[in-house]
Amino acid sequence: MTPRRRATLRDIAAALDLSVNTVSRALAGKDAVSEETRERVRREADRLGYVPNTMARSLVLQNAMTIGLVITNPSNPFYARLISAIEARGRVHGYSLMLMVTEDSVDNERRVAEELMRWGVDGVLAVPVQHGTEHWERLGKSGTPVVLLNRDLPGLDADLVGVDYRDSARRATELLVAAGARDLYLVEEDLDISPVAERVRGFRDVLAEHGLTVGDDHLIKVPTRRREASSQPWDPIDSYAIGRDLARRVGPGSAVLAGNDYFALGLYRAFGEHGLRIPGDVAVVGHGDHPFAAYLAPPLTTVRLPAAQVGATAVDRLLELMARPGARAERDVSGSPRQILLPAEVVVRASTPEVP
Amino acid sequence: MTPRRRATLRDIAAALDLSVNTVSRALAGKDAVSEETRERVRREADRLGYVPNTMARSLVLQNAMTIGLVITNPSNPFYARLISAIEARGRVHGYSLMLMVTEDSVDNERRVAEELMRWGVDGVLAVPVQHGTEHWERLGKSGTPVVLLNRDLPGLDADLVGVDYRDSARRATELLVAAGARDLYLVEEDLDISPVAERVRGFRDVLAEHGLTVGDDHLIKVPTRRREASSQPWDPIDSYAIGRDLARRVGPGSAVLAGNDYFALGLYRAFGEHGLRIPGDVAVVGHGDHPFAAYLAPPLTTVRLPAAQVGATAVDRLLELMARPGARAERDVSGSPRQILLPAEVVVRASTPEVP
DNA sequence: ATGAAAGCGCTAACAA
DNA sequence: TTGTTAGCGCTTTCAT
Repeated sequence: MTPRRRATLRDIAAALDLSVNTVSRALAGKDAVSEETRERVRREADRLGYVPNTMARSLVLQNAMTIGLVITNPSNPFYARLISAIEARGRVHGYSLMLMVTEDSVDNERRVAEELMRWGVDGVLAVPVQHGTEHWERLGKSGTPVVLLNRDLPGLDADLVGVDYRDSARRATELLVAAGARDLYLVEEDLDISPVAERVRGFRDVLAEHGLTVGDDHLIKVPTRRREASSQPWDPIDSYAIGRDLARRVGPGSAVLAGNDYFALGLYRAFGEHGLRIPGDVAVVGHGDHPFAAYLAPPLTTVRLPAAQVGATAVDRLLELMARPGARAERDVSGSPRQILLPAEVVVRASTPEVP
Repeated sequence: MTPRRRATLRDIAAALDLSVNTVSRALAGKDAVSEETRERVRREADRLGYVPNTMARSLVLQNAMTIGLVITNPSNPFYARLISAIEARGRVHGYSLMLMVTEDSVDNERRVAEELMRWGVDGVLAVPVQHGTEHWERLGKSGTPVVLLNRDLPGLDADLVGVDYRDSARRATELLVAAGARDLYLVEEDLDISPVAERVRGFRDVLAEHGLTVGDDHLIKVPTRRREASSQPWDPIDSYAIGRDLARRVGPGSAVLAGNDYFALGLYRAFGEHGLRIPGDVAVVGHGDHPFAAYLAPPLTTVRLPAAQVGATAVDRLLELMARPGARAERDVSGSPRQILLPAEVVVRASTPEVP
């Protein structure tokens, strides 16, 4: 009942009339201890409910056994899955997770980077807010490896583990073109962040290959609305307005590639209200393969993101950097940091016409 | 470039020919330091890029400035929002978050509880897996307050901050009855977890009041499928099969209350395929108000959960317990732990008939 | 096989 | 105002 003080090595040592040192070694499984002593120590530790103090241990060992995870918004389903994957992989290697949420604010990001330095985490995995690299640079210089997640941060010399969005957009666009689309649109949020920029490239690549190049009015930016903290990452309403405009422009042969499934959903509604048929009048492809995608009417063709693999790979890469500080030097001939982009898969459902 | 050792108080002291202690006080803003010295210390700290070592500080202060957050699955959108809210509120008070994911496994939960003890976190917020209370009891006994999130854990003497699901189910059911429903169904996942049990109670309360009591065949349990880690929490497919069965049983006057919006979505499809009209042939109410809910056809009537408030309240309650270990004693007359259940709001949309 | 001593980086008495 | 000493709980030399 009385929340008494945690038992320490000293308590065990005192009870057994041993030195703290011996107890430490006994519990740590080192050899220089007689089996008999070890047993006694174990039993006493048990009796006292001894739990090792990780902080004390970390202090002397100079390793925190902790990974800092910096996420812009856990309500983004892709990031939620990333969190799970990273936590799981981290734990396998004995690492705990210090989670920081930035809500896409650079100020927050600076604060959390500082906080992670104070904790002396062994490494950092971060979905970076765009703009502002100095805080990550400080971390890197202080010997804490940083691996970027999902988004690249131009100007920062750090590795990246993410999704090959250029390829995913390319494949989605190819699917659309193969299915007969000739008038293609891309609906995205912030054109500045790297995944979006990559998708734009992939989209354009394919159009160019087919001589379908489109004007900038076909690259539609969904206005970023400022939302309360802990809110949903996107809301279909953001793209709904876009969809209403688009509805007047499209017709058979039109297709739109949306940066995420929520956007696609907003388009669905706008198109539906305008009497347009999907995919007859306009084809739609999403991004993310959220659980609802397969259940829309019609079921949404979308891009499935390899969240689990990205998370696991990022942890592995981080552990590599932590183990061999020199590893950062093994960069490509270009001298740029290492980028590991995992392939995404297009899941063909009924919002795109069948490919002849 | 060379990841040199972090600067410490000692480095500053040496450079300035002061004692470590003085430097500490200068930086901590204590009074017993001349303004001039303080300035010099500040400057040198800056020059050296000094960052305080939180672990060392925590070790002597005997507080970790850390809250342990134990979540079953971050991909559950409600939990994702909880994470954001908790992180934000925690940071306001200077606390960092150690995040642990259990994937609803008791084994994992035991491991993470142990891990949190080792870290000596100041308090724990946990969505408990059902069954198994000893690890939480150990934490509590060792002086670390535990506050349960969302789910109650019978048999454990701990506070709970969650949602008043009994009330939300009651209000949703009342809406249905007022709209003319006479044949009501409840579709839920695991009837053992407390939120579900509460919803069952609320559902039954209202039916009883209206003399509409239904048999157990109206309480439908969606089979829990085992899924890979970092997967989605639910999948509409789980309820789709249920929906196909239900489709044969329902007709005008029928209504189903689903434990979450994904279930509702699965029902939508099954009903649609069977030629049933929502809400004409069967009304549907969901739970969670996920971003897609408003965009379904028809837009889904559902229950909006107060995630941000639950998170903030939980942190506040935890801080209270941390500050005054005696606070746990202030329980209701019943002698049971304190339960703070926040009200949820029914968002009426078009999947329920208009109330006359 | 065990113990003594030192130290990780910091703060908190207590002296000077 | 500043310095000295001690100690948080642990691990790691180095003796014994």
